[in-house]
Amino acid sequence: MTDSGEIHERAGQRRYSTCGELRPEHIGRTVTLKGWVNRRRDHGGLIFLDLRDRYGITQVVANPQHSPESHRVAETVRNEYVLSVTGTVTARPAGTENPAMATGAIEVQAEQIEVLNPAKTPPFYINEDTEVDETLRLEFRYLDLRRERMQRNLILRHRVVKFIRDYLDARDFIEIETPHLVKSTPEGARDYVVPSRIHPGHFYALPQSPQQLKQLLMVAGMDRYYQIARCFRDEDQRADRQPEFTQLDLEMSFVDTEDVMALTEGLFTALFEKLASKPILQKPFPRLTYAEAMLRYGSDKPDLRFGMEIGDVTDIVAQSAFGVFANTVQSGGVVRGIAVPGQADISRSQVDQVTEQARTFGAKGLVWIGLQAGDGGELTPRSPVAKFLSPDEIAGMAERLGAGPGDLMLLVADQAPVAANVLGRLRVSLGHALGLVNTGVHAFCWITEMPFFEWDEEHRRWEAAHHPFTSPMDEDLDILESDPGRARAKAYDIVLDGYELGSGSIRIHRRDVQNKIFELMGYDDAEIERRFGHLLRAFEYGAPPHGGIAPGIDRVVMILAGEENIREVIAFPKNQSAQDLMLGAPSPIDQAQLDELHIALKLPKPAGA
RNA sequence: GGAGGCGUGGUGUAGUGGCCUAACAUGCAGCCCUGUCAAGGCUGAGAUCGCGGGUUCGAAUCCCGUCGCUUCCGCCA
Repeated sequence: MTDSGEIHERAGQRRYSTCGELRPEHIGRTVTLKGWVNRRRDHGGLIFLDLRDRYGITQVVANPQHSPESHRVAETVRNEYVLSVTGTVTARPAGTENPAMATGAIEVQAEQIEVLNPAKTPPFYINEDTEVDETLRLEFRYLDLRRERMQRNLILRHRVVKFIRDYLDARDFIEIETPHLVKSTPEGARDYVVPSRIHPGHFYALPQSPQQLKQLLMVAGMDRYYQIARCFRDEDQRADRQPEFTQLDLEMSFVDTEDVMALTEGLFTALFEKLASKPILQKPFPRLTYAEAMLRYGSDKPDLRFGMEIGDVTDIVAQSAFGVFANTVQSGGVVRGIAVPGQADISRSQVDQVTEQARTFGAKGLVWIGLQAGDGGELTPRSPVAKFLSPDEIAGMAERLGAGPGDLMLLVADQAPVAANVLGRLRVSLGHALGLVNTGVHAFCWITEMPFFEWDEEHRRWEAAHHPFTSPMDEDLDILESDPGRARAKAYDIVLDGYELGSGSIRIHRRDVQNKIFELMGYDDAEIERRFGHLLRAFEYGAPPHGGIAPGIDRVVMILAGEENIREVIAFPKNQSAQDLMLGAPSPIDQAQLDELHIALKLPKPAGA
């Protein structure tokens, strides 16, 4: 911005310099800087002021001999005062340059300092990157956002979104806004609802995603649509989940899975090569079927930045003298395990900890076997159950899991989904605890052939695993009814560093097929018409085959920023109780407002009443 | 709904039954200081240890309850 020596000029604004742009080529110029006092160093005579804005920090010198008036003002200013400083850009005296600062070769000799606004002492440090209680940060978010870390994150977020827009624009996508006041769809997440004043007793819902609307845009012939879409879900929070969040929602006509995946992969590859500080581990992105991911990683969002893959040893121990293994296999279960490198000599208390962890993940127990190198090079097992296992069984398991001398084997015997889940979580937990995760790279992967249905134990029925508009795989059409648990969908998830970035699918575009799916899910005709009539009707008027995906923008930016919490990349996030601590939302509304909306409150009794 | 962690001057921490009349750093206020950049020096103010109850001769510390924040599980078509 300053390569030409020209000072940045903003349209419609009086000319002044930012605190990040002055360089030696500007020496001799008279400039005006506007910004916040980052620090003041008062030497009695000289006073140094570090003036800060979004662009950087510039040192201002108030010299009583040069300008007694500005020195007098500089004595009164404090941190976070807003100043307008006019002065001359000068070279710093030899030996006092600061190479750590972008503007460290120069300084501005103040000729006039105007206090545009004084400031109270802030409740936490703005000029230091120290941990501060998040409640306080959120309450004073406008001060928190002044801090360098948050400025960096929000600027990064802007660049990500800008990149995405440019990338998709260059590929014939158009951005279309869809409404925020839409119709409630009770399946899936809970809706945030908005009462209608004009229609007493009727409510809008805020969209959980623009899913149906973007499909209707395909019917409308928009061909390629995207939106940086705000989505709302009234569910409990996590470090990577907020009640309102932003998705890159996109949809394409006349495509199959490969087209959507290629577009998405191209976008993320280009985006990360432009904006990430770490390389992508594998290009093209590895693909795993859902079944394979569950088997090898015990998760549908595997972190491929480290190994420690799960191995299945069911066949090896099916006839074992160790009853837990043999009985589990007998009753249709599996025995699977992971090898933990270098942990053969794990302490008893550590084993107890890991076992307890496994229990919280749903395991009945955890078998551990430390493999110590014997004198003759053979493996000596160290385990409370070693006496029940034959040397062949132990050697076989070690080979299957890739465990060698010095390693620890952890084994779970249970039904396959439980064993996968427990080991998948142990893998992640231990991988991080033992520093096995290569945090110097980003690892993308695709999960394909997702299951079509999921059994909903609570409602005793089959639910769409992705959403009910997803197309089944052609080869599984005939088992949809006979064996719904085995049917697969034309759905794919994109996964990054162990986070699910987004899900996509090829949609159903024919009314008869969509109807069939709703019927399989247990809806009768009246209910189908009431809930989805608009979509089904649209399908009768020439709906093209179409599909898309919706990666989470917040998660992408979070990972790019190296943050572990989504709140760090959202300007005004909610806390875990879904409150905005700065605005004080949600809040009660007056009786007059309630009356106008025809709403009577039925509040829970206060505790203890 | 459930489980864990945390809660001590403005901020970040230490203190885990008596040495606490609560420490350290930073910030804040005042004074000194003309080349600092986390400036430096001196002085000072600032905490009913989240709240309530209990155990004890004695509680920041132990117990019970409660509130707040947070992480995870459930939940998130």
